[in-house]
Amino acid sequence: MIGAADASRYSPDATMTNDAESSHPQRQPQSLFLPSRPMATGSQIVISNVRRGAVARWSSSLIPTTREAPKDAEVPSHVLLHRGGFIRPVGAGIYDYLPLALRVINKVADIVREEMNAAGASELLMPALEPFELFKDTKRDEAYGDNLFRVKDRKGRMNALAPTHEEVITDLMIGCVNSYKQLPLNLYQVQTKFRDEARPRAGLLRCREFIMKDAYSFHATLEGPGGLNDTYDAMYRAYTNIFTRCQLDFSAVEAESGPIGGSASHEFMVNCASGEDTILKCLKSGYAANVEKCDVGPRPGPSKGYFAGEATGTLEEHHTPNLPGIDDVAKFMKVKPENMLKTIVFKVQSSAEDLAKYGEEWVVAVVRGDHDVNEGKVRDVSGCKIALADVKEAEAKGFAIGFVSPRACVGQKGVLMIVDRDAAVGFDDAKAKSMFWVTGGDKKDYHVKHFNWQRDLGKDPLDAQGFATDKGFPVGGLRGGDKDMVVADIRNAMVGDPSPKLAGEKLTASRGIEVGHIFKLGTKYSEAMGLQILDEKQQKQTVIMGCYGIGVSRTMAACVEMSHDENGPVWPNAIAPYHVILCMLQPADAAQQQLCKQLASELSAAGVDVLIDDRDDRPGPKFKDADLTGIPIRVTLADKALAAGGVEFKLRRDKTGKGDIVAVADVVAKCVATLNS
RNA sequence: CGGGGUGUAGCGCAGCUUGGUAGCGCGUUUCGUUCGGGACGAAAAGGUCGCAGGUUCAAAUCCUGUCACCCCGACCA
Repeated sequence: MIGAADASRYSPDATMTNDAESSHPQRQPQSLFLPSRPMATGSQIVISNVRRGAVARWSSSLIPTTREAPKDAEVPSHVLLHRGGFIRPVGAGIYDYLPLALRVINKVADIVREEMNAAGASELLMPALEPFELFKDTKRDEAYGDNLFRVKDRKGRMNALAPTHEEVITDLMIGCVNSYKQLPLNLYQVQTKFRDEARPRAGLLRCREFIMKDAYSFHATLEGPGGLNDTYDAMYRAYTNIFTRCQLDFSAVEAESGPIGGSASHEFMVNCASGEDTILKCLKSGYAANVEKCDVGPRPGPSKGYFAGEATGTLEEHHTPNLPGIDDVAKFMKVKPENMLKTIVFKVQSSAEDLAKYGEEWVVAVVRGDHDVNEGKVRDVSGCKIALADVKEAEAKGFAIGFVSPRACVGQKGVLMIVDRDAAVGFDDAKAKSMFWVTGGDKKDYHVKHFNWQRDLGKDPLDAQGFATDKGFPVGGLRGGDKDMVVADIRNAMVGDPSPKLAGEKLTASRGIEVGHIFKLGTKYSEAMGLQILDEKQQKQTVIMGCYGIGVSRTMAACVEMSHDENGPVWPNAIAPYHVILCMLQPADAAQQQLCKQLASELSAAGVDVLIDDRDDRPGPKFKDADLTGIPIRVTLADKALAAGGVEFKLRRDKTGKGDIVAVADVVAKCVATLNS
């Protein structure tokens, strides 16, 4: 997608103007062949609005390709970006962006800017360094914890290296905006962010310092023109445009809003098998969500009712030492994980007030061994803020962490047990026979076999009436409720579950890398920090906010994960560092130099970015290096073909070693046509 | 934060068990021969062996401490 219509901020005269170069003995003398510096004609400044491509020479750039990558580089994007001379490590999770990488990043950022501007947002730039007090109001110093970089200045004051800018921009707005007439506003920046990740890994995919576009919107209303929903939808469209224009294969999925708070959120994920996040999709309805958020469609309950089923044998205790995981225990006990019950203990995070009123409270979640508990769903069903219980605390309460069974909850005060629908059964409908469970033995290093809900729980499980099959079930045994046990959907969705959007459809799974995330923040920050405006009735009103992020440097890495082969990245045209690499096999040959200049000039005039490989090296290494740059088109100038008036034209994505011989007169048109197709 | 591992030339590694002049491959420089998918020959430059203590006549090697980096997990806009 290039061409004259594609206005660009690259200054066309940024290359080939190094006067000192001609005196450098190692370099080819060269002339300026881009007469494009804005020139004064009379009193008028003429500025071209046609995009000219950049032209650069390998010999005067820094593109340090290597045959081998550092041994700690494991994922493809890390290995290939290093080998291709895009990045170099500086420290753990900190990288230099070398010229090629910066060109990719700038191309992504330019697309981001164009689409953000088109969607009505304005760019600004906030500092990376913030006084620590700003984080105190919103308590995010605690929420971020050790992930927040702290910097002490010479006066002993604490500062933060910003992981994100909600506080700074909200503070800014407090000083600038006080009327509904000034809203809505949507402000963004492209800036370096800092997070002291516990474990930086995978090269650019999880760094401690990275480049991000973050946008924040401010509204007087939720609905209607200028409301948050309006801007949120505009951002959704802008993001779709951005990643489409970057020519990435991506999915927009529903997501949990996470610790940043807020009510609705979508993630934009680059699809690739090596991604860290799992996405569940209903292919027919188009519904997609991340595992944490994904809903499960309606399912029939067990045919004989919850918990119903005959015991299959006497309760046997087995000694199971040194088996850390469910799978290990299952193997040892000779059962499948789906025949095991996993019992997870959460502690209710009570306010001091609630603690005085209700005492310590716990929520125990029971799911099948092959399922994962979804903390968000447990939170919603219990109606309480919860966190995974501290092992020592839980053990003091009588839970043998690692070996807990549902029986441990019976008769305990302030404990709500939530049993997942798939765990609350005693009869296997598929096999048409009663089933048994393996559960913890409620003491260290013991598990039991043949657990039966009705026989072995120590109480009638059918007390768990009024099954909480939906979110928002009133609090059970906690806070004065009359149930201490409920059945509900509390596990992560998984492959094969019914689609929540379309009856009869099943969910499929795929992997992705998160590159964008949009949130409806609501009033979390404006309320905490006191951002208010006067509305048309002269009433004070708390401003409604949204925020919208794109990992720019991560997008570059994700693109390589999505599109590469063993020889290097394969960039899409839209964000390739250059579009064409002109590979001179006899760089000392005067005729070849002349032709190279001519082609570069013509390509540049057509808006094509050109890298000239003018190094005096053998063909083999030059071709390997060309592949490592991932530049979409390689045009090779070599004596034999040239004698017949031809050059070689080869696409990076084509596997074959050799390209086609094209007449010199046609090659520029062919490049442009290929790039625009 | 828990478990595991690694620090020796720009990169990849050997040497350490059993202390005795610091090596190999790639890359780099020079010369020559090559020249369409990471060439060949000859010569050369380049390391206070992560750092600090200790043991010893002598430490890359043994001991103690420390720092850095990586992997798995926990965590995670």
